[in-house]
Amino acid sequence: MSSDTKKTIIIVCGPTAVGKTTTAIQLAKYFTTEIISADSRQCFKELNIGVARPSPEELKQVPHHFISSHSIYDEVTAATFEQYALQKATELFHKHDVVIMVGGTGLYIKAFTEGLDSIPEIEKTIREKIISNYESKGLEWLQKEVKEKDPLFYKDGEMQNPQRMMRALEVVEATGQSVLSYRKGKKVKRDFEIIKAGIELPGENLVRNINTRTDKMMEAGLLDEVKELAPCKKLNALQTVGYKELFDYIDGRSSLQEAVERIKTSTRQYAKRQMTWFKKDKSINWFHPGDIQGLIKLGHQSFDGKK
RNA sequence: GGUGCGGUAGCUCAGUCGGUAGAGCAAAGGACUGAAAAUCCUUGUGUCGGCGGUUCGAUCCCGCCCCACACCA
Repeated sequence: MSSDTKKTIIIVCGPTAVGKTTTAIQLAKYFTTEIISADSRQCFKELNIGVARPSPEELKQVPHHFISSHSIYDEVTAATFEQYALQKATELFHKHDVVIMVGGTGLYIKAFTEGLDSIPEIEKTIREKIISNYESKGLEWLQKEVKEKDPLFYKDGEMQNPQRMMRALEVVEATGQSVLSYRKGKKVKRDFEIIKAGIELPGENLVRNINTRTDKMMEAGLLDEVKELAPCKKLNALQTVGYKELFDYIDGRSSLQEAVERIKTSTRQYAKRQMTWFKKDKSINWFHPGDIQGLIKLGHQSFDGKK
């Protein structure tokens, strides 16, 4: 550690619609610092209402990073985020002792705090070929392919999960080695202090927030936003709650009312998946959304203690 | 009022040629290192509308009743 003041990042995480945004802004204002978002969808400038981005007023109060910073046509992955956030954090630590990170994308937070094992970059054409083969030949083809080319993965891997299998395939095809051989799982030690604060809410309250937020998004014109994006609906960035359901409506696969209901349940299911991810992380300290004092105290504990 | 079609898991429905029942969705739990708001795994006892009858045995057959829908009056 080169500096005599230990730098600290406070990570505010938790399920969607708990109130992370507001909480993080209050924290950032208290520490007069800036925010790095850890959200895999708010980084896309073309996505707006449906991703519950902080409002323009909120963005004015505290500088945000990884918000509207990329395009849906860019390839953004956990590795992109790791690199981006690490660089941004280093930069911000020149000006601030504390930096805030907020977001609900568990994998991105993990990539930032622990690092990803380095795996060679794979040519886009390889992946494209695999995807198109999978789309025309189906799961059985994929399973057969993986069994032949990556027996290691076949043995322990998830042989019902097309995304993981396609990843395995592209890695063996490009490098001749199993993905598993690259996944060392070793955690990188960052040269700054990391504090994690989870925000949680009783189930019923979260559901209520999700429902009212969805209704507000519809009132704010989500449908028009989605209509404009319809030509891009195949992009990964648009495999997103609030968008895919409305594409179904636009394409005549459901009524508007059904689509809105679907958005609400998809959001609930997403929140649940987030909670399973975060609950497993024992280094997270849990707070209720209004408990700014608790968060400030937590921030000071580590921050002052390391001076 | 008459006729027809239904009433089975929270919802939509399948099924049992009579031996007390199963899918999808939802829900719950879980996994997850380059698509992660994605992807995947596990979990299905419910007066089979009510009351009687036939039967060794009925959710399934018969009768009556209640409810919903459609058509005819």
